[in-house]
Amino acid sequence: MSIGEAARASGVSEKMIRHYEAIGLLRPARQENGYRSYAAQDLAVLRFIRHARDLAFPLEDIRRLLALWRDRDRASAEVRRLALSHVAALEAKAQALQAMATSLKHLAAHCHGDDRPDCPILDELEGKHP
Amino acid sequence: MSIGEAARASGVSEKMIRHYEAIGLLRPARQENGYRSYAAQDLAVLRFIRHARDLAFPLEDIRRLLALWRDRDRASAEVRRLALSHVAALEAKAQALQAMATSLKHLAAHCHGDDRPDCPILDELEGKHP
DNA sequence: TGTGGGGCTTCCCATTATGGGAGGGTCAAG
DNA sequence: CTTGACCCTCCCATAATGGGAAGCCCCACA
Repeated sequence: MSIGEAARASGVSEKMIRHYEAIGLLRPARQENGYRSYAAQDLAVLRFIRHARDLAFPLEDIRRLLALWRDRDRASAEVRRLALSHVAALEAKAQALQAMATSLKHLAAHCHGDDRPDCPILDELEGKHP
Repeated sequence: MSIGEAARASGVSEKMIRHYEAIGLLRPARQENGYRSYAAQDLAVLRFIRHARDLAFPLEDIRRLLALWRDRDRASAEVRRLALSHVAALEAKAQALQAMATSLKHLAAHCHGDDRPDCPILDELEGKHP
């Protein structure tokens, strides 16, 4: 299976497939002409990566997850620990973003939003009312 | 005021102050010896930038906000529009992250997290139950 | 048999915001 | 005159992704 087919079958772009190979997540065989050749197992890895990326796991985490996945004797505790630590990171970031959104929404609520120039948003950014 | 003092006074690192200058957010005067010299207005700009960055405004937005800030005749509506569009982006990202966290938490809840190797988290990433 | 085109290869560059570090100049205090 | 604290510029790195160029491979079609 060529890289183009693998891309369509896995939902991972060709660019990214090559990149994942470059950083060692994947080692597809090569044909005589130098073209990459993807077997079923390679495709499974690509799908695994895509699902993990859909959950925003960083590639370094994915590298560890792949190692655990390949190791049939791993303790599920280790996977769980990795996942929960990622959950904590996701929630921390989500809450930080939501907090900023809420702050800014409050500021915008006090802004006339008309032709007049006075604007509490700019005032706040300026630090007028610290 | 030197860049070091400006950094301490504004809470923006020297590296970033130079960077903001490089991308044209700031034009500090220079002393005879080539050192940057920050006036009160420059400091105000740095503080403005920092506050905007604390709300995760991208630098391109900050460029526009600074222009609006400098323009005493701007319509507050424009500021408000920019702010609300940023709020939307923040909330979208926050919700996306939170959704991922929730999904992953559910998966982790079904994982024993002990010495046994079977793990619903890896099963899901693998796409065992699509 | 030649050519067109689609797919593949590698390599370089850009993105966003931030920082590390090298190599070297400036200046005041000791 | 040296030392040390600043400052300067320039290069590199991060994380993940994509754009694009230059060139090879191969098949189909005229």
